[in-house]
Amino acid sequence: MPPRPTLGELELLVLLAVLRLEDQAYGVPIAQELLALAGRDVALGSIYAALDRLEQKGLVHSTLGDPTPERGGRAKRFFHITPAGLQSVRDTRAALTTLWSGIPSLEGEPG
Amino acid sequence: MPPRPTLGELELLVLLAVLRLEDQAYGVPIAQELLALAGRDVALGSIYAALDRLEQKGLVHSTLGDPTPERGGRAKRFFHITPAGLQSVRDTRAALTTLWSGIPSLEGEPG
DNA sequence: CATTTCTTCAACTATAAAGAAGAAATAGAT
DNA sequence: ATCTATTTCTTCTTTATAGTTGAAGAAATG
Repeated sequence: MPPRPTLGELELLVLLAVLRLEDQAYGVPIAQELLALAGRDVALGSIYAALDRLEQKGLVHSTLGDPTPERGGRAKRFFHITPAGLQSVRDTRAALTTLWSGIPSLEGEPG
Repeated sequence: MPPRPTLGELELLVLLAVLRLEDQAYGVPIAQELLALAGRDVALGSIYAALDRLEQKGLVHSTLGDPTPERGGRAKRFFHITPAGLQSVRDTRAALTTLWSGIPSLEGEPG
């Protein structure tokens, strides 16, 4: 069976973190971003699994960086979003925004 | 394994449709709402499965209505959101809104 | 060779999807 | 009246994807 055409819940979060981090998007900072901005504590294994799925779908692309001169500074796998990935985020955001617009019980909230 | 603490992708859509439909939230209209507003064509079986999960998590509550005097008018199962469900939608929306705010590549788009 | 940082692997459960089957009502025929 | 077909809505069955964690693996420095 083919992958699903829509973004999974975690896939969307990870894609947004990759977008935010620009040229510093790899495993650890992505996890930190989700924890800091969305309060979401996700194991690194889950992040990498989502990234692998996204790459197979052509929504992100990864390149291997150079090792950095610090203890444990092994090469990082950097991710960046593809045009299809950006479109996917836009479509998802548009659908959600439409769906949660004009709902009285959602108005006037903090955040 | 316990259910996941966060809303799945379809679960969020269904929860929003239930909110929108107010006192007319049952299987068929929910599917129509997702198709009309989000362009998302989901089989009824999938909708009911999501509703069952949401009810087990205490995010919606269902009541059996009266049969209506029309052909095929058997009793409907109406759903409405619980306080916990509303909070769940708010939290999810807040997290996503935070995450996709201030991203240059997402600005200036239609929708 | 111990330690640090980062990535991959393995096992398992939840979520999602679609189609088929089931239940409950009315309409129309006999 | 009751039998049968049709309509509407719900539940069941099956299969695959998505999400989760902990542990192991790889690559660097001290």
